[in-house]
Amino acid sequence: MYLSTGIFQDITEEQFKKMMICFHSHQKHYPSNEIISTYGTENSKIGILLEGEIMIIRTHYDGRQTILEHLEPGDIFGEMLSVIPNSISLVQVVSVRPCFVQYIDYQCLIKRCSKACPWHSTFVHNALHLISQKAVHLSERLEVLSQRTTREKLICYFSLASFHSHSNTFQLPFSLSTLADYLSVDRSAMMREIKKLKDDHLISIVKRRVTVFFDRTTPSYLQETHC
Amino acid sequence: MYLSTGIFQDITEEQFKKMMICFHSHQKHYPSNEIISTYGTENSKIGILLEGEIMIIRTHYDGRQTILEHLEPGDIFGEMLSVIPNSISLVQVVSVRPCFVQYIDYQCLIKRCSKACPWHSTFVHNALHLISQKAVHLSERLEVLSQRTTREKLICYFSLASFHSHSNTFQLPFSLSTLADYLSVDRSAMMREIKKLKDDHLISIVKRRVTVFFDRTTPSYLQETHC
DNA sequence: ATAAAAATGTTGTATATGCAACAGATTTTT
DNA sequence: AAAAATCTGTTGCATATACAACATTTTTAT
Repeated sequence: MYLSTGIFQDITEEQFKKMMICFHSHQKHYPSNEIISTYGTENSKIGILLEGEIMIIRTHYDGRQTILEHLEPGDIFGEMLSVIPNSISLVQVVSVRPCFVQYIDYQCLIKRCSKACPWHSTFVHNALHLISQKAVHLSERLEVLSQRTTREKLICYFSLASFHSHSNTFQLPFSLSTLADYLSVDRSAMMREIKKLKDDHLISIVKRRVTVFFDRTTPSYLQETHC
Repeated sequence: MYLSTGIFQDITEEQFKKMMICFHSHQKHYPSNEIISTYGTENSKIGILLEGEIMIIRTHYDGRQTILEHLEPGDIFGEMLSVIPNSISLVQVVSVRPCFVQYIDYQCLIKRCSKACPWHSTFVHNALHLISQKAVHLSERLEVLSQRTTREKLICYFSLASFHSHSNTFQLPFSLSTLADYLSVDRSAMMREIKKLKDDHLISIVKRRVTVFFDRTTPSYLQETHC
């Protein structure tokens, strides 16, 4: 099985393997729920997620956690090209399920090696694109968080999710508890607002399947509650 | 006057000029408060801010605005390497003061030209770095917005600002009204919290000069109000 | 110098939100 | 299959917050 997305876009398995040898790269396996790395502890390595699922999590001083990124195979991570400032708080790369990670040196990525493999450009381009994508995700999260009320945050989030799935129904990528974290609101308060949205017939939630009944393009969704 | 920061890092004026000719690049001037471009209206161009100040602003359906980015000379912008999703909402690039912008084609940046100028790699590397930086800023904003209360948002923002200025005193980059927008909170509510923080002797604000009286590294700043 | 616009500072009020605490459902682990 | 852990759904309550409305100061434009 070989990936053709993310960092592997337009690069064949053959080319990738050659590059990895050229980069003196190595692979590593992690079981589920393992701390793969902690940012801040020196790391000029870039990880390429080949298989599994990774979350990048910030733990606040009070124990609260925020999901910063959600990685799938083909995604890259690493402090150097990280979208995370070397701030005070604890940032950890954690495996959500068993993972295979390929490591390369940051210098190998940005510097052109003497052999000047033609795929190197594609590789850099892909990396650029991935970082851009990451930033886009961050920006979307920002759009959600910049909503004032929980109701607006929910609607904004559901709108975006619906927009991405090209449908008015979609699967939540995580539990409602985690959604509350994602929206940075209190879970119980969020549940209350979800109930109101249901009562207003704006959404329906069955298990993790969400259906929205407002137009996701026109912003007419700022309707009042029925009271 | 020539810049040596941002996209110009490790590239001499001579090299930059040659590259710009090679790229068939052109320059443009904008007066203050001009809409330089609107995202969504096709744009494969990358802008390099040579002189002036630019803000990238999202206008919400209800007229509320959010500052997405704050650009200084040496920064780059453009939808292609933008950190902004091609979402529903209106995103505009606006000049805050008179600006000179150098335009290049995105394809020129990512594709290696036939002449294979050695500075091209540096240029790409710089672009990568700048996007990373942008993402870092977004992520910091995210850290601020993920705080639950206005008080925490303010403290988080001031901590970061203090952290960056390597001092417990720093200049606000914008007005308090704009700060409220940045924090995505109501201005009057923010003013109330600022007053409380002043009463608690945690901060002092004179004009745009902010001084913080809590340690910006240890998170002991979550102190109670005096009541 | 004057007018206009923007920013600051304040207050009252209805409501949304965080917090705590709980029971039941669901999932995961043993 | 039983036990443990997590998730869901709900409620009461104190308080933080959005919203509106206003006076005053400061900045910008003319």
